Amino acid sequence: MRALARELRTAVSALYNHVSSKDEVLNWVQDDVNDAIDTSSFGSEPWDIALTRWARSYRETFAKHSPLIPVIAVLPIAGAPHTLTMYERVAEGLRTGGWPEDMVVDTIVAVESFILGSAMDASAPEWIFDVGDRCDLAPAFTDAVAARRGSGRPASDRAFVLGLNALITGLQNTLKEIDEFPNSAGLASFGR
Amino acid sequence: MRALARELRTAVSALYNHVSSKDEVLNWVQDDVNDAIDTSSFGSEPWDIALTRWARSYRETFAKHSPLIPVIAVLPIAGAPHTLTMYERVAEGLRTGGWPEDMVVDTIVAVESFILGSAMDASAPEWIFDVGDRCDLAPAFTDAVAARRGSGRPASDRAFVLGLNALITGLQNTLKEIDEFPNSAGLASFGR
DNA sequence: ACCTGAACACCGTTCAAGT
DNA sequence: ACCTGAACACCGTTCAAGT
Repeated sequence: MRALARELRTAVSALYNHVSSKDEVLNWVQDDVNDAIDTSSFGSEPWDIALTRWARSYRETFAKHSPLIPVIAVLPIAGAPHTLTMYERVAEGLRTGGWPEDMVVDTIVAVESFILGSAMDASAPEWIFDVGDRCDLAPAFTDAVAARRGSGRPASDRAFVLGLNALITGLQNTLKEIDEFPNSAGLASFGR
Repeated sequence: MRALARELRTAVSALYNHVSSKDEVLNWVQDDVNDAIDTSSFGSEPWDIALTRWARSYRETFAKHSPLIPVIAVLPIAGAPHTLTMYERVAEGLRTGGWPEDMVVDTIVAVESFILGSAMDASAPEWIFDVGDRCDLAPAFTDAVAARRGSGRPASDRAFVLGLNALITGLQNTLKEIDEFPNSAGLASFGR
């Protein structure tokens, strides 16, 4: 709040004439950041392609604003029009793509959880998995960390692409099973 | 630090004789919390079953300690022996399960990203997706939110199970493709 | 070697006093 | 209606002074 006041050339206390708390400011910021996420593929592309594009744009946007991640993850969406519009496009895209209505939100939340977790990971230092001393405690892991080193792009990008491909493939599979055995749709979404 | 000092019945400044910063304390806490995560299925079960059990235990543990999530997500693991031991068990389980060594860490990171994202989501209020006024901006989404209401267990649990099933199914698929076409392993992990 | 209390440079928020 | 400066109740961390 002090930094914001400085930028606006006012006293900190003056802010509270326009805003009821820092949380309200963050809500506005969240809505502004969410507006930068690309949802243009929904409507023109199949749901799985569009969801992949959305996920990449979403992660990229929040990797640039990592301190916001734990905040927006628990922030109610009421009163954030751009955020609402984003979810509307995704929900409409999934519905049109054949997803049953009672699974649309769960699908969005699942993909979003992966995205936000990946965006946090992207803001971690590259050497986060360096074992240091105590290689003795984790020989197989130490080897695995060494084996993935030096392959061009950042490690977190590789993990994201691997996971996103797997997640989308798995979701395609879930949807196909629902279409083939409509009565066991509940089972597919609930697990054992 | 002040709360910790109170609990230990000392002055806050006395803590700094035993610890160099709050971050070091959090590193210890992280290691202690990670020790509660169940990795016992690795070794006795196939990698996909074990990974599923691990993921459930991991999410449950950190859903109970949500303020730690953004911290541990970027905390280096050096000097955290229990954390190292956990990763060792998972890495060893994936290697034994047939995963190529240079994909083990990426697979762990991908699943972990989903877990931590889901644990954050689990600590959000249940009404996070209530649209409030402005239903006009998101009719399809509003319907989807209504459609998933009132189905027993918490919404975040359903999204987690749906996503975890999809993710593991997708990873099984990725591994199968690698076994069938070993030379395109790079493609499978890198995406297009 | 370890403790203590005071101090420093920060926070978000409130409030009486101004215009 | 909106601003100002002082104040409140917090932070993590440092440091001179003690034992």
